[in-house]
Amino acid sequence: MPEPVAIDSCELKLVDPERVRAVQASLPEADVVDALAEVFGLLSDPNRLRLLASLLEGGELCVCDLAAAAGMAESTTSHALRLLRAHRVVKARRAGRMMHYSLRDGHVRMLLDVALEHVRHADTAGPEAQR
Amino acid sequence: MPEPVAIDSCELKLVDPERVRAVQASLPEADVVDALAEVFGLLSDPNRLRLLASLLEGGELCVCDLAAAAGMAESTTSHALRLLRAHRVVKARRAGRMMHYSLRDGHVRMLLDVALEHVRHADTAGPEAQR
DNA sequence: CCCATATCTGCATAGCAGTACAGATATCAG
DNA sequence: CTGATATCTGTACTGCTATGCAGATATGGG
Repeated sequence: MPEPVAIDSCELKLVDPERVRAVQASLPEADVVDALAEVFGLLSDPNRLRLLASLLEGGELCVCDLAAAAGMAESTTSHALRLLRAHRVVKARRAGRMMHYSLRDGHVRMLLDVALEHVRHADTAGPEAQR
Repeated sequence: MPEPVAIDSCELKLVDPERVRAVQASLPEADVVDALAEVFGLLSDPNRLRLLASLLEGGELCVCDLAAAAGMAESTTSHALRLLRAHRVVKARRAGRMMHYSLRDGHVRMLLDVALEHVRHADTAGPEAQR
C-alpha cells in the first residue's frame, strides 16, 4: 500500500497548511475509516439491499422466503446472508431445519432512509455532466 | 442479468407466501435500489471517505490540500473527486487555476454519523464467527 | 439407519473498481 | 505568445467481488 505521502511531498505547495493539518488531525483513524468503508460496501449491492429491505419490512424471514421476496437464487441469498451475518448486520435463529434471519439493529433503517432521501433530492436529472 | 425467478420457482415451498408477497410489494423499484447501491458504493472506499470527511471538517478545499489532508496522490484525488461530483455528492468552484470542492448537501454527514455509530456498537470483536 | 428437505460451503469464472503513469487542458504571469 | 502551475483525462493493469454450480452439512420423519 503506497502511502509515503503524509504531507511532505507537497508541503510547500499547500494553500492553507494550517487548515490541512487541522483537517488531517480530525480524520478518524485508519481502521475506523476502513470499517466504515466495509459497512458501506455491504450496502453497495442491489441484492443485499433488497434482502435488508425485506427484513426491514418483513421482520424475520427464512432463507427461502427471503430469496423469493428479493427475487434471487437461494445460493446467492445464502452467500449474501453469510456476508451480512459475518459483519453483524443480520442475525440468524435456527428453527428446525430452517434459518430465520433478522436485522441486528436499527442503524440499517436509518442508513437506508437517509440515502433514500439523498437519492430523491440529488437525482433530479441523473449524474451531473462533468463540465 | 439473470432474474427469471420472480416467485414461481419455489412458490409451493414458501413458508409464508402472503408475507412474501407483501414484502415484495413494499420493496422500492429496481432503479431506486440501484441508485441506493451506487450511493453506498461511493462511500465504500477509504480514500473517498477520507476526502468526504476532510470536506466535512474543512468546509471547502482545493485539490492539492485535499490530497494532502487525505494522504493520497493528486491523480487519485482528482479521479475520486470526479466520481463524487458526477454523482452530485460534491460540487466544484473554480477560483483561478484552482478548483475548490465542497459537499453538496448534509446527507453525507448523517450517513457517516449513523454508520460510525453502527461500527462502534457492532464491532465489539471483529466479524462474527460464522457458526 | 435412511431419506428428503433446507441451508451452507468451496471453487471457478466473469466483470468491475481502484491505482498509477503519462500526456492533455486551463489559467495566470510576464 | 510563452512558460509554469494546478488540475484533469485516457489507458493499462491488478485485485477484488458477485454469481452459479456442484457437493457438503444439518435437521426431522419414519
